[in-house]
Amino acid sequence: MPAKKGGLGQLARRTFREQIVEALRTSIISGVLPPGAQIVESEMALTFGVSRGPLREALGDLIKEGLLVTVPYTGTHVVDLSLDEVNEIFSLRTELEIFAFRQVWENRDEAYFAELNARHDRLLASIASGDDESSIVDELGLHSHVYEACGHSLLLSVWNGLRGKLQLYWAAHHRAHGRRGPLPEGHKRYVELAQGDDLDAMIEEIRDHMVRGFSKTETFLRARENLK
Amino acid sequence: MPAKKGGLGQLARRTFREQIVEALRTSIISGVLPPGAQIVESEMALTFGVSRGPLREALGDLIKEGLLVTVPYTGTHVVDLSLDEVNEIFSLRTELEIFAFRQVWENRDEAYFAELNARHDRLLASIASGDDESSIVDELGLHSHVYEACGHSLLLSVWNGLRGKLQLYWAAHHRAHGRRGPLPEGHKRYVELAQGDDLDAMIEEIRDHMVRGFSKTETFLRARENLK
DNA sequence: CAACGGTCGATTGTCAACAATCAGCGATGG
DNA sequence: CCATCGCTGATTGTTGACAATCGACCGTTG
Repeated sequence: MPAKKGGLGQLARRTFREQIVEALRTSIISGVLPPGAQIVESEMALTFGVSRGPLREALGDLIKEGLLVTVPYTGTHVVDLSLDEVNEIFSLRTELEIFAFRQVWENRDEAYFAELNARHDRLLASIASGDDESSIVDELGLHSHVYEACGHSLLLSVWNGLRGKLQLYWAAHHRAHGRRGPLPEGHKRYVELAQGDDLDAMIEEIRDHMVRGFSKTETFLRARENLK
Repeated sequence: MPAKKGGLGQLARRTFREQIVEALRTSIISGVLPPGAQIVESEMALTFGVSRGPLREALGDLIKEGLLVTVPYTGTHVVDLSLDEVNEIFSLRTELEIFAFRQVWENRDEAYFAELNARHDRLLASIASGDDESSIVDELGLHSHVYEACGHSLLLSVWNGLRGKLQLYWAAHHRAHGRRGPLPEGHKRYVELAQGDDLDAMIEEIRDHMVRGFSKTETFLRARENLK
């Protein structure tokens, strides 16, 4: 009678599919599966110790999420984002984040400020520790805050869709060129303004922030293309 | 334009999954499967004459698309949108459509104007014919134009994600209260401004258009809730 | 020697059977 | 009376085998 239910501890009783999605997403973002790598269902099923059914569904999720692409009867590969696609992500993201701030602006409270600063501190700690990968995660986590706080669940889900691709691109990017995580002062003004009273200044900062982020990315990529 | 009929014979060589997705989406939107209806995999597989495997994957697509919801080991149902969710769709859509017009504004050409008017004419024809369902499709098709024309593929894919839910909601809505499709003059100003030179006026019209659309929807829904 | 056509291996698409899980209901015992 | 346990039917989760399709290789042929 080991029927231990509802334990407060972790019950890893999720469905295989979810576990596979999570594991695969981690593998893709961490670079174990680099952009362009082919995913063979039978092999992958073997490595995870499951059948092709659940694995296939997990792949389907990641395809919908935009981390994988597939051609019928031919093969499935990790996406290889082009500069144009990253540009689209940044430009759309700019609009979404401005919209999110507009939604939340009048409803900011103590809890909001506290969480914002907590996430910023976490980002600074990751940067200080030199862990490039968690710096990326924490940077995205900081930006996620406004989406979570604005109470617009649809907006949040769209952002989460972009977030994965962005993380993938940055991670692959940082691996390609030496470690170059976010700068410690990169979000100073962003966080300050997010707690201030000037919404227009905040909006301006978002646009600047995105333009800076994209041009930094662009510079790196152009350099790489010139090299090869 | 959507390549409807290829020059050569239509090769219906698509995979079952795609055909099922399309058929199911049609059934959901047309109301054959009303909001809240349960989808049983085994029954549905029998209906389509396929195995549960492909059907399951099709359901997965529609779940990702937001037309179905599922709870593990329990059941899958057609989504039943709340007023809040529709409000979110309208508010997000407003921002996206404004962004799309900003992107396309300086690149509009003769082909753009021609297609815009063609879609408007199609909408007017559907309304005149009294076919409520194709009026909805054509109204959404008119709005789709700017997303397709602006050259932002990511924005287009986000819009397509919203489009399905919107169509579902409107169709269910129009069935619940007598036929009340879009009005013939509803897009007159929209189409005129989209061909003019005043971007600010266009943006203002989009905001107005969405507010009108949502408040009309809201009025209907409140009325229904008061009745029951 | 270049274009054609068929064969072959690899990979995904599809199937039917089996196992795990859940919601509801009734028996049971306090 | 009612809270709990275990049973039962329904539904989804998972599996391994089989079929369809694609791309590349290679021999043939003009």
